[in-house]
Amino acid sequence: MESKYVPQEIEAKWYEYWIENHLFCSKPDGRKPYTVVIPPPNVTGVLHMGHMLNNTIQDILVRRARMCGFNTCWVPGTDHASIATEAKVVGRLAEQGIKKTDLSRDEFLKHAWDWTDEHGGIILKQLRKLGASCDWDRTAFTMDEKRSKSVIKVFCDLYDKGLIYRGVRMVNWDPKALTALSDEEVIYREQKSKLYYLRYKVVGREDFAIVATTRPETIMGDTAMCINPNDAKNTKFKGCHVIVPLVGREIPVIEDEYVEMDFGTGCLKVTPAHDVNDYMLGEKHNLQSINIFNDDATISEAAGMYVGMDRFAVREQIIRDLQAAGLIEKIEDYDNKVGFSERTNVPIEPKLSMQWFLKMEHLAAIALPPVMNDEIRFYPAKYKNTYRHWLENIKDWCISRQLWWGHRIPAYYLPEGGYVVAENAEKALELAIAKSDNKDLKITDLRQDDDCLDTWFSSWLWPISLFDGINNPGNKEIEYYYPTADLVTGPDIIFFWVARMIMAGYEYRGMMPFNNVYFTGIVRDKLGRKMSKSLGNSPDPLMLIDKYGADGVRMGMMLSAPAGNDILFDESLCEQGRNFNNKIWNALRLIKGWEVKDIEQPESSKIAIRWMNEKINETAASLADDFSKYRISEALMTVYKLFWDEFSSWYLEMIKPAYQAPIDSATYERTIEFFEQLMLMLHPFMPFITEEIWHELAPRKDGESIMVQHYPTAEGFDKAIVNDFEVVKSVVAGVRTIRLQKNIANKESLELLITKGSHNAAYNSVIVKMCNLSSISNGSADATAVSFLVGTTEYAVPLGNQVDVDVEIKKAEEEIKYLEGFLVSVMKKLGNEKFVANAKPEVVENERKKKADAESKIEVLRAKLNAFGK
RNA sequence: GGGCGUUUAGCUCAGCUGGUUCAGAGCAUCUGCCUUACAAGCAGAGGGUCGGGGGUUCGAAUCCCUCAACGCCCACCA
Repeated sequence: MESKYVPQEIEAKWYEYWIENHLFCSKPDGRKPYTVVIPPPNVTGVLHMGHMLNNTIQDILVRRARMCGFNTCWVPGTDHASIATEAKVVGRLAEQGIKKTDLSRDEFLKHAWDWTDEHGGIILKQLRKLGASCDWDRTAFTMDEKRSKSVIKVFCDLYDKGLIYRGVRMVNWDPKALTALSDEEVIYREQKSKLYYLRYKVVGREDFAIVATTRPETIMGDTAMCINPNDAKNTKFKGCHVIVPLVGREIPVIEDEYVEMDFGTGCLKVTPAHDVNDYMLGEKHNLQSINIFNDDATISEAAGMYVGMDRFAVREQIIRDLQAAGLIEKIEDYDNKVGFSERTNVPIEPKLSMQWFLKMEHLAAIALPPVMNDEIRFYPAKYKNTYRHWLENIKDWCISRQLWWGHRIPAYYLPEGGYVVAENAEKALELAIAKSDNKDLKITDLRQDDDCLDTWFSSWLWPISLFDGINNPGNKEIEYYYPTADLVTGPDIIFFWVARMIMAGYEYRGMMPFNNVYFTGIVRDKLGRKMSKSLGNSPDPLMLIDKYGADGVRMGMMLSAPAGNDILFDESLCEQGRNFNNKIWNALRLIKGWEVKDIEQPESSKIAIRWMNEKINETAASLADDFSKYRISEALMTVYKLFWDEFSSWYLEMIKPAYQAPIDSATYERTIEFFEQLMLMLHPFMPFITEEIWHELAPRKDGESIMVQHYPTAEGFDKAIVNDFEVVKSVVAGVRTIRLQKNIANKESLELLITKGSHNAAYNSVIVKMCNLSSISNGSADATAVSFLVGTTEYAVPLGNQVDVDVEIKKAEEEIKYLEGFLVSVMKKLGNEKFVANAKPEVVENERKKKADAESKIEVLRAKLNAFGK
């Protein structure tokens, strides 16, 4: 207690205490559940500021719910993040000189599991430092046994329902990771590039068709040229054939209204194998498709030239060659959008390939209504639009990935062709035998599909699979904990994850997976830039915790994090958090230093207590309101101000005994109670310091914790007391100012005047105390000063001050004018039948009250004007 | 190209269906204070045509129109 600063050790100490006493654990019981599932971080990831924000918010919600009497269950876990993790493993192997292609699938998986065991769970340990009150016994992994089984079961089920199909489609190909991606995994970015105008010779004519393209290297795959049939300037090419430059292939000119007449020359080269639109044209016009790229985006044999070169090298080379051959008309600068792989950040290549797809129509149809009609609430609600737009324009989900790290697709190919889908090889064999009519088939004859499922195909089951609700739909846990209460996540994964969880929730539980979704903002630096490794502007959260304490950092995060707005993170906010922490600590030191005696309670302390009590009630009500609207940073600010301004600066100063004097026991006890209340209010935000203080304030039994005490609530509060006290504060401030400015030595007269001037004499003991007027000396009154300090003429008049009649009249007239205008609108509202019929009764009542108030005020003012002779 | 959102003090943001809690908060700044809980503190102070313009109204930060800047999401213009 000697130290002026909060000891660092308490954080680790209390976390251990909570774990030892199983305070985070949850089992179904008679209480209402409050469930939160963590957005599972990548198993091999490290904590960054985004996690920090996200998990702080979850912890605040969970801790508050726990204190409100819910049986809270916050389930932690990690995600196998197939593509990201596989990329890391491939990278590490490469450092050791091992190529993935040199390994068997099993060998590779062993490396991946080694990596997972090595790095997995680091991030979970980091969450503990933050204070996250997760039920660690429930820690799950998207690729552990139960979760894997769930994924496979769901795949089979959807396949049986006819929602999963296999087919050759144009997909987004990542040439670095060598896998297909879903549309959502492609990020389009504006690129400075060139538009090349190439000359295609018209067969049998001394004429050229000019075709504009940004990708000249794809000409080897051209199988047609396309014009718009309504394009007058290009009618001359109708029915012609043209020759692909350099390549020399003769291709037909086809017509389709898809072609924009105004773009380039209105002539479009058609490369069905390497462009989504061209692919559709190719389908429509029955064009040949030439795949000129290998999987790693080098030129394939089929291209016939530049074989083995990289796609970008070819572009440069082919331009030179075309120029040399005089086949380039011109080159223009051009901005276009290029799709990049979300994970490997290389430009994606549209590629025709055999993949597995999930039909989305039905799933979208069941997932849209609950969000639109607010059964599931989004905070902020603006994301409802985004959500709807996506669902209404949804395309089938490409769920297969050409990776090894993930859930292997449970499709088994028969030796003689065809395949079956089953949860395991034995079942597959049964199906295969039935299908092929070949009783001699053995498991070894079946070949399982090599591909894995998209990571999100496991994440979308998370709220269900965590409670084993797929494998075991009727189990006690899922029945109790599902649906979960709140989901806290970033808007960037609204499609990847949120929407799909809603689909799975309704498909597999017939119920929403969560009641509320809180979208956090993106954490940026104070200049508004995204935090990134390359910019080096992302602080290491653990270093921040070491520097400011977890409580300090949590507060720093929350101080500026309204839902949905990006947060501009500034380290100084953590400093503010630490300072607050320290402030609390010092308040404790003050109280701990007092000697308590059975002496009479001063009048000022009685008043202070009465006021503080109401102030706490007021805050409790306001907190409940803030939390109900998920305005968490505001809730924190409210408690912050209550503690710092009201409790420390006013209340403690009012009851503080003189130096080395004892405090009366009545006041002391109430003060401890108040302090406790404040700690309870603050606990969700700053769990460690509040636990420490709570234990210091009173003797506690072993195993007791602030974590499970009741969160302060209030039926209501006495507004009059709170408001009156604001007057007292302004009087005190006024006296201080006047004493400072006018150097008034005459304390007795001031005190006297305050006594008369204050509208409630009961407060005078407080004012006297707060103004240091206890020692009285002689002198004369200063009425001007007092009228100023009391602030209004209402108080000044009884003091015998001269009133400026003209000013009063003008004021009254202005106020009457205002009130009359006001009355017009109130009457209008009350005259509106619809309003009276539809508005809440208390709103209407309020309007009536406003009307009555205004009317009586006008009356008073008129009387006043009369008195002034107007 | 479509959609959504933002614009209020130096910074980050509150401000619900138009009004007496309407121009606010926190931080930062400035001025005094090392006063016996806290200088990581205390007591004060200054600071805004509520993005521009128009409109509706007795009354607009709040509603409508328009312009501008910024941000985000979606979309197949090579």
